[in-house]
Amino acid sequence: MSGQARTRRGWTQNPEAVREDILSAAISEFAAHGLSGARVDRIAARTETSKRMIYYYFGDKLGLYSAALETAYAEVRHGEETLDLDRLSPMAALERLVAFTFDHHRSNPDFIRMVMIENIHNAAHLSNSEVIRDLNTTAIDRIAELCRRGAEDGTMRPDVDPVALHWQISALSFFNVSNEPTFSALFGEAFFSDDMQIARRRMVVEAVMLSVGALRPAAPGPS
Amino acid sequence: MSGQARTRRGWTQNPEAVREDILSAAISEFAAHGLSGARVDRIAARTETSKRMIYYYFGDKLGLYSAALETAYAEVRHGEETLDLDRLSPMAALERLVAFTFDHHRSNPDFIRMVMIENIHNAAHLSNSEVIRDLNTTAIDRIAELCRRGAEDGTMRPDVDPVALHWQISALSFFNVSNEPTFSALFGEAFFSDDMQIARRRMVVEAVMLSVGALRPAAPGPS
DNA sequence: ACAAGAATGTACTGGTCGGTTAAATCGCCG
DNA sequence: CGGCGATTTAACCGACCAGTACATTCTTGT
Repeated sequence: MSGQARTRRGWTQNPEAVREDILSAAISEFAAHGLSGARVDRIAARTETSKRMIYYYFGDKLGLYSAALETAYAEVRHGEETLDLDRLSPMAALERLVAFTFDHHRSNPDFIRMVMIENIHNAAHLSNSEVIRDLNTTAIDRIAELCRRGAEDGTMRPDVDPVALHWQISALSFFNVSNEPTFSALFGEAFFSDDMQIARRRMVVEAVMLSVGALRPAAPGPS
Repeated sequence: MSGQARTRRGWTQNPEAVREDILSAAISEFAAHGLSGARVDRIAARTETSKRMIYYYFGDKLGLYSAALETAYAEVRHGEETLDLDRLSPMAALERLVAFTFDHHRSNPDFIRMVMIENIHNAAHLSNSEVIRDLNTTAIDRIAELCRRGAEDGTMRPDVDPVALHWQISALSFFNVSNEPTFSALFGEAFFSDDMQIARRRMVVEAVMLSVGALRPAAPGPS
């Protein structure tokens, strides 16, 4: 009867796997073509299953898009969890965080593109997902703790805003991937070679470190 | 014969004006909905004229899109020409350039969105336009000159790469607009209030100034 | 083993939307 | 003023594509 492995199930009819299969195909397709540019038939074609299943599990195109967006966020944010910064000194931790973020963004272009697309749509779908909001809150908490420690031991300015810091790190890391096509069309592809990326990562790390530093050269502004 | 005003022509049948009318409507529509999300009928509706005219002047949707992209670039880059930096000291000029770019991006959201969309499409249409390439080359020239002067009088590091500097300025100014929707959905809209924008502009200016500065605190990196 | 429901395949449809056809109108030149 | 090319209008078409109807197969509880 139950003879063989009932560990889960071995062969046909595995809903979870089907869902994941669809989501992964959906992320590729949406990332490549945008919300309205994406074709449900094309997503189905990339799948082991059929178009019918997409509607069965996700209702409609928008439902699929929302689920794909959530999945993309979850994957990327979970990838950040490996990093543990508490063991490092504040500045070393910051350096590590920035370099990691820079690389992590670069190795997840589909996520970047999903976020770009969501921005085109004014974050209408993101707003409905408290899952995603939670994911990001913890990201901020991590930085806030880092700032606290840095202020405490005097290596960072005490007035650094964690959200602003996160913003700055994101901006530089995100733009590097999001605007590569236009930028390299205008200024040459060499700018995105591996060597150049290493140089730019150093530049980005340095820029962030300098802007939180307690010790600075004279203030630049007038007045 | 030529009796009245032949200044141009006063009433019906003014091809240039029609073209411009269409382009302006197209930029709004494409910026709002993306290339495939944009509806030609909707563009026509925003126009004084009809859909047929769009095809008459621009051939097809893609031709219209390309023209709209070029126009958006031209408008924004021409807006930058007012700025003359040669009269200022290098660092003052840089400060002015960064602050201006930050504001200018913010006041041209449609342009930003067009570029986002073009990036989604891997800059496929931008690549065909040497008009746009020219516009951007002069932008780089301006910065290169600035770097040269800065290196000469010792206020800037001599090894600053003009393209990299342009990249950094663009990244911070661009992201501020492009990712406002998702960022404010995740971290609160207050982050984009006018007050906060002023604070962030200061932060951006400062970050850029620091990273080109000849005088620095101890280098952050290891090794 | 069998009913009941969950999961899946096939074939189709109705609306949407980029693009077109054919004819009218305008302005200019002789 | 008459004809010719540039411009404009209105109605239309055909492909594409999100979503569905319906039949079928698998899984599980009893």
